[in-house]
Amino acid sequence: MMPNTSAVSSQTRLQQVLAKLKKRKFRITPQRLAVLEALVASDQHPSVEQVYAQVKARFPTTSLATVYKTVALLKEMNEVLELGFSDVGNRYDALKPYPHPHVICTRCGKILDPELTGLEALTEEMSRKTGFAIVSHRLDFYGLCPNCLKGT
Amino acid sequence: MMPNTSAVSSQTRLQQVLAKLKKRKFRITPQRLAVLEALVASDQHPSVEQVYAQVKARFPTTSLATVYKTVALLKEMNEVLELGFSDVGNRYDALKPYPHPHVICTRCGKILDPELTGLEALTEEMSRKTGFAIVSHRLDFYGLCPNCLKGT
DNA sequence: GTAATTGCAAATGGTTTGCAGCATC
DNA sequence: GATGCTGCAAACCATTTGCAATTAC
Repeated sequence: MMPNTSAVSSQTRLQQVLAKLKKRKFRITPQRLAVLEALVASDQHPSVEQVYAQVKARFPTTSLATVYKTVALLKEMNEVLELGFSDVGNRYDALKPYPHPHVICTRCGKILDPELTGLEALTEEMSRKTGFAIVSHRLDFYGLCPNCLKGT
Repeated sequence: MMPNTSAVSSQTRLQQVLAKLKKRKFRITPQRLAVLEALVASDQHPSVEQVYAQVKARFPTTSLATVYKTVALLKEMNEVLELGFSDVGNRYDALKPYPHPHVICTRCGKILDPELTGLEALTEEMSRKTGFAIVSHRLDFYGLCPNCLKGT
C-alpha cells in the first residue's frame, strides 16, 4: 500500500499522531505533546537539539532524555522518519514519516521534498537488475539552492 | 567530469591510491599500507572495526586510532567514500570513492553496486523541479536479495 | 636528521539506560 | 491507585585528540 503522499497540515498531522498514541494507550503528557508539536511544526527536518530547545521554552524542566525517548517511541511507531547524516547527525521528519527524496542545500541547509515521477522506474530498474525485492530506500541529493546560487 | 565508473581490480586501485599518497608526500608506513589493502580487498563496504581486525592480524601492535587516522586521510583525499548508516554505523568504499547507488539486503547484509541508467534522468528531474544545482547524492535501496528471498 | 606518523590514554559528543519520584488515566 | 513517564546522573560507544616516542624519507 502506497503511503499518502499529499501534503498534510501540521495541525492535522498532530491530531493523527495523537490519535495513534491514544489508541496504543500511551499517555499524552505535556512534554510529549510539546515534542510532537515541535517535530510537526517544521518541514526542515529538525534535530533532537532543536526540538529540545523549543520544548524547553515552554517546559523549562524538560530533559533531553525525554525528548530522545519520545522520538524513539515515534520512530518505533513509524510516525517519524529518521535521517542520519554522518556530518550533521540525525534529523527527523514527522510530517512525512516514510521514505522520500530530499534535496539539501550544502550552503544554507535548506531541504525540499520534491515529488519525483522517475523514482518508481528507477526502483523497478534496480529490482530487475539485481533480483532484490525492494522494500525501502534512501535518496538524497546535495547541491546549491536557487537562492544560494545567485550569490555565487 | 564524470568519474571513471568501470570496474577496477583491487590491485590496480591500491596502486592508484599509493601513487596519490606519494605525490602528496605522505609516508607509506606498513600500517597505512595494511589499512589500504584491507579497505580495497572487499567490495562489501567494510567498517573501521573490520579493517582494524584485518590490519591487526598482520601488525598486532597497530592501534584503532591509526586506522581512523588513515581513513580520515583517505576521506579528505576523496579516495574513500564514507557511508553512514544510523543503525550500523559508518562503512567505507575505497574501490568506488564517488557517489553511486547501493542495494542492501536487510537480512544477510549483502551489498551490490548496480549501474542504473535512470539515475541521470532522475537527477535532471530533481534539478528541473527545484532549481537546485546538484553536485552529489546518496542513493540506497533496501530489500531482500535473491538468496534470502528463497528462504522466505 | 627531521618532520610525519604511531600508539596510548584521555577527552568528546551524541545517545541510551537505571531508577526514584511524579503525574496521567 | 496503579502504571507509565519524567528527570537526573551515570553509562555507552564510536570517534577524535594530545603528546611522547618512533620511523620513513
